[in-house]
Amino acid sequence: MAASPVNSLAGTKERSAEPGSLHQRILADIEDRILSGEWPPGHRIPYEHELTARYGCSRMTVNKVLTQLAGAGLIERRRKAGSFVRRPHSQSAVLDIPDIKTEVQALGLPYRFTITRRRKRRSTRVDRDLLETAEPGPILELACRHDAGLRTFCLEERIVNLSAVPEADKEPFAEIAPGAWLVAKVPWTAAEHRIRAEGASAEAAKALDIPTGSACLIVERRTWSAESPITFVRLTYPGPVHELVARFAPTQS
Amino acid sequence: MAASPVNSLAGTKERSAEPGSLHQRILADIEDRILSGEWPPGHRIPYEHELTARYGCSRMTVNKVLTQLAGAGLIERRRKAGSFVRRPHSQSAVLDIPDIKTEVQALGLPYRFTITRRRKRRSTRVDRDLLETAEPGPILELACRHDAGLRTFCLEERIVNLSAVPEADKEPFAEIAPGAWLVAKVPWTAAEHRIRAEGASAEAAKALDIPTGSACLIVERRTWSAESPITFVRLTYPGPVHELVARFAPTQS
DNA sequence: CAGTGGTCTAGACCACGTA
DNA sequence: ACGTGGTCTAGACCACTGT
Repeated sequence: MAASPVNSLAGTKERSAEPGSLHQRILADIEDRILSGEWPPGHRIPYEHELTARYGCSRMTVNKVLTQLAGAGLIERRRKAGSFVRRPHSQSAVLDIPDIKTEVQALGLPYRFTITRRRKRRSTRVDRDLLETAEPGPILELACRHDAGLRTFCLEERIVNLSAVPEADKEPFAEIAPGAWLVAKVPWTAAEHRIRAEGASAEAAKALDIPTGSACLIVERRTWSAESPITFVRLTYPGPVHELVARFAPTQS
Repeated sequence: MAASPVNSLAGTKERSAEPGSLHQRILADIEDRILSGEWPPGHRIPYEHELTARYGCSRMTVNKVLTQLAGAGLIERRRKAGSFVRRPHSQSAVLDIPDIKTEVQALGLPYRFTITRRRKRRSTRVDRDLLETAEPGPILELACRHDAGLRTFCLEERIVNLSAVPEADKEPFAEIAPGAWLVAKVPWTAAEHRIRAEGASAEAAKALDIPTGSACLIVERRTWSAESPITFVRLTYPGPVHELVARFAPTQS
């Protein structure tokens, strides 16, 4: 447990020797000790100046590593007290929400989409709730079917805030689906996803060619860019054929 | 577009003035320009030495900022070429998978769990597929019901790799649920989640008191610690009452 | 008050990719 | 070959915090 911090100047290559930068080696070393349980949750990591001595490098370097570990949630840093291994808190993971066209083509199936509804109107209370905005304004309402080969892959219902993206009104969405168009058009966004299971409505069941009430995966996404709401979309995937995958690894970088 | 990089030494407080460290101000400034579309995808960010001049700071400082932006996926860095604003690629978000007890209590309901099945056995082919391991070994099979007040909140089916966690065999799981016990016992883990919708099986329907075939949200989680598989668990949540929430913001730190 | 982490600097050398 | 980012150093000052 208690390591003698000083005289091990040359003992760097104990565990991970080869990989690239000094950072990464130190990071891998400390990460190993945490993951293996050698430094269990609550354990105090050596002070920066001790690590400086242990690895024979400058404080900036170990600081970079510890900062990174703290960012990844592996350790917690407290002034005057030191750095401590964190208890694995709420499981969290990175969810990948791929573009539908990409997803379909990854299955080796031909992709096609069809706009099934398109209306321009002023926003109702419901729209504003969905967009989580108070200000009324023009809205583009879209419905869309995404096909993978002969089967319908998913249904899309969307409203677009035309105050934020007026060009959407002129876009025919003939060659490019609304989702992909928005991603390409609006530079960067924040998003909130909600995922749940729901029985297929009569309308959805007909479109997806499945029995009414059979299980569907619903993904709802709200999107903002620079504080202003951009779009709300509800994707309905039929039954158990579609899976979302999320991964978590302590330090992927 | 093309900024005059030199003579704007004093012009730091153009956008974000107050917040803390120099890092954060520079980061917020650059992030603002990207998010607002002033620097659209593909745009080349000023070179580090230009930013050094623009913000009147050392290269380490701007480097730290750009490294952070690159880690967040906002920019891409190429030697000799420069740093470029990335196109918003596949939407990804951080999914929060809370502890079930916490989740129930957050609803203001009393939490209770019941172990409904417990078997120790050698792993079958199916088990090894679930754990994604080739090696046979002892397995603890558990089933568990989580209640929120008078309603069943979710069902849990789990197998635990006793080769990796032999202590699990002696744990009665009377006071603490298997999931929470493992989280507390195994220091740190990597995990893979799979999420889908499925009609309730007869067994699940009975336990959850819902009609057979009605929509359920299935969350499957595989967990590793230091390369060795720990556990596989399938959680079945009834109907649309349960939602998973994932958020994405460009730089949350 | 003392010691930790948080931040920042003004250099430096190197690797790599574009030209 | 040149210029970029990638990395690292040996200092420094400060803010916070636990004793």
